[in-house]
This record gives sequence, structure tokens and C-alpha cells, in this order.
Amino acid sequence: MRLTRAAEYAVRCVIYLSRQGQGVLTSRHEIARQADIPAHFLAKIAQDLAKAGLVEIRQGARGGFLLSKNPAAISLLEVVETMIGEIHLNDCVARPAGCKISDHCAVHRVWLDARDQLRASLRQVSFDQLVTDTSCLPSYPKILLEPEGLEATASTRNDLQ
Amino acid sequence: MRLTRAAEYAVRCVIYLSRQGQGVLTSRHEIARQADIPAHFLAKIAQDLAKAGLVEIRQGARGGFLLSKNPAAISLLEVVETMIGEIHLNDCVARPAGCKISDHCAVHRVWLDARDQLRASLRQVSFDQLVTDTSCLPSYPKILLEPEGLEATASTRNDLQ
DNA sequence: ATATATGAGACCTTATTGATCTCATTTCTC
DNA sequence: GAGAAATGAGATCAATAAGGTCTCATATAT
Repeated sequence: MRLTRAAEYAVRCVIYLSRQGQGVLTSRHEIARQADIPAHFLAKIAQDLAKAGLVEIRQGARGGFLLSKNPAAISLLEVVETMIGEIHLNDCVARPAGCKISDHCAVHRVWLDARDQLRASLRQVSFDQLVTDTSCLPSYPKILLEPEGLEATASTRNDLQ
Repeated sequence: MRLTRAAEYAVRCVIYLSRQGQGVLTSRHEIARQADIPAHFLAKIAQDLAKAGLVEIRQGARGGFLLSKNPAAISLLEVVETMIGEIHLNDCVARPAGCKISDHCAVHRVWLDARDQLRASLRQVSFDQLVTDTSCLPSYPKILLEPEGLEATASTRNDLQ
């Protein structure tokens, strides 16, 4: 088990969408900018989240992503496991078929228990809990950035200084 | 956090040495054969275990490894973290300095709690508990194998059939 | 019809893992 | 002291996965 960058991005994405509210359409580029996620990478992540039924994707002009479920009904575990697969802590737990003695193995049982405990912890946390607090996004409420793809002019850069 | 192959090997190695008993010298090749660990790989692993004070390495002819501590005094957490470093579940937890808002981040706290719980679980398990049960070694009590480097003759092979 | 947005997946770079190999060093035995 | 037997230390290498980018296809608003 390893929390990949993609999984961290997914969590940030869902937090951002949770703040927007269930059913509120938000463009990929807005999410990418605000949650500091590479835009193309976010596209892949959103596809996984959509397959899992967590978000809905709207194509075409003025398209984007929106949350399909209530933030209170989405657990941290769901989002994480959507990205990295079911959590396991070692290969033996992941591939019991390959471990002939896993049923009788004390080490195996320890890892199994630890894994169950970890999953339970993450299952208890839902995204309505995560939006109410200051969380892993650069700022909240969101700040206004320059339009995407437009290089800041000298004057606007000066404005920021 | 990810349990690497090296960490699994280390656990098996320490289990094997725990069965031998604290202070009982065992050659690297015997451990490698019995616990099914690549011998050269085991050398590196043992170096890490020695640095951590878990095993002692005897060089020279009739050298090998031996357990420096009582199996009851060695936790699964010790061995695992010796091999993979202190357990963390994501980068944010591992590098709080790089996360400006980690103190106030709800997600961060969740991971931190989960990590503490996981570490506590592994800390509770000591190797005296692991040797008493059938565990992640091919067989126990150990079987007699041919001397290392010597191909089994047809007759010895037949003896095993 | 066109501009704007995402879909899907190929592709590339980099880091890590797992493993091997070589030479140096240590120690036992004679 | 010499030589055999064992490990030390680290360079090296192949395989895998992660992280990210890019391109072309597709869908939709106007």
C-alpha cells in the first residue's frame, strides 16, 4: 500500500468539489488551478473517480466535473481506494493465493488486522468533515487567478508585487 | 509507506533467528536457504539489521548472524521500520515541513492518526509471539537440505522422494 | 459550423525496487 | 603465517511503477 500522488490529488479534487457542493459543475481547469493539480493528470484522475461513481463528467464546451454524491456520503477510503486499489500493506495480504500458508501465518494475521484497522479509520472520515476545516488546498475561499493559458503581463505581475 | 520485499525478508530472517534462539550463530547461507531469501540480498538486509542493533554479524570462517536481543524484546515495528524507515502513509505526513498548512489540515490529521494506529499495532507484536505459531517460513521444524553449492546427486534426490 | 471543453490512451522520463556481482576484509584452521 | 571460508561494502544492472505530458478523438454550447 502506498498513497500515490494521484490519490492525494484525487482527495484534493473531491474536497474542492465538495466545497462547491453536490451537483455544481466546475471546469477541470478551475479545479486544476485551485487545487494545484496538473490539468492533464487531473483528467486521468477524474476518469477513475467517474468510473467509481463519485463524480460526473460533462463533456463539451462549458463542460467539467461535478460531484455525484453528497459529500457526507463519500468516505476518504472510497476516494483513496478508487485511485490505488484496495488497500493492502504487503504482498502476502494482497495475494493470499500465492502464500500457501497464509491461513496459519502469524505475521500474515498481524498485517491483516492492521490493514482492517487502517481501512476502518479511513472509512469513518467523510468529505463533509473535511470541507468544514482548513484543508489541503492552497486557500479557502478560493483566490482569483489569471485566466488559464494567458501569460501575466508586466502590469499584472506588478500588481501582484 | 510500502512494505518492500527487503522488509518481508528481514521479518523472515528475524523469525528464523528467533527460532534459533538469542545468541545462536547461524550462517548467512543457512538462513538464506531456509527462509528462502537471496543470499546476497540477505547480506545487505543483515547490515541494516546490525546497524539497528537487532542482530550481530560475525565475520570470517564459520561466521554468520545472531540475534542481539531477546525475541520478546523485538517488535515487528522495529524490524519493519529498520528496513523501510519510519512508517508514513503519505508524503504530507512524511514531510510536514513541505506542507505549509499541515497543522490545520483535516486530511493531514486523519493520516497522522491512522499512521499512529498502524505503528501501535505493529509495535505490540514481538517475535516471541511469531515463532510460536506456524509462520512465514517454508517449514518448521527446519528440513535438512543439501550442502550449499553442491548439486544433489541422483541418489540423494531419490532419498527425498 | 466553430470554438471550447473533456475522453482515452500512447508515450516518455525518472525514481525505486529487487537482485547480482566484485573485490576487500575478517577469522578459523592448520 | 598461509590459505580457506565466510561476510562487508558498495557498484551495477534490469524490471517495474509512478508522475507527468501529449495527441487525436469526441462531445457540446453558441
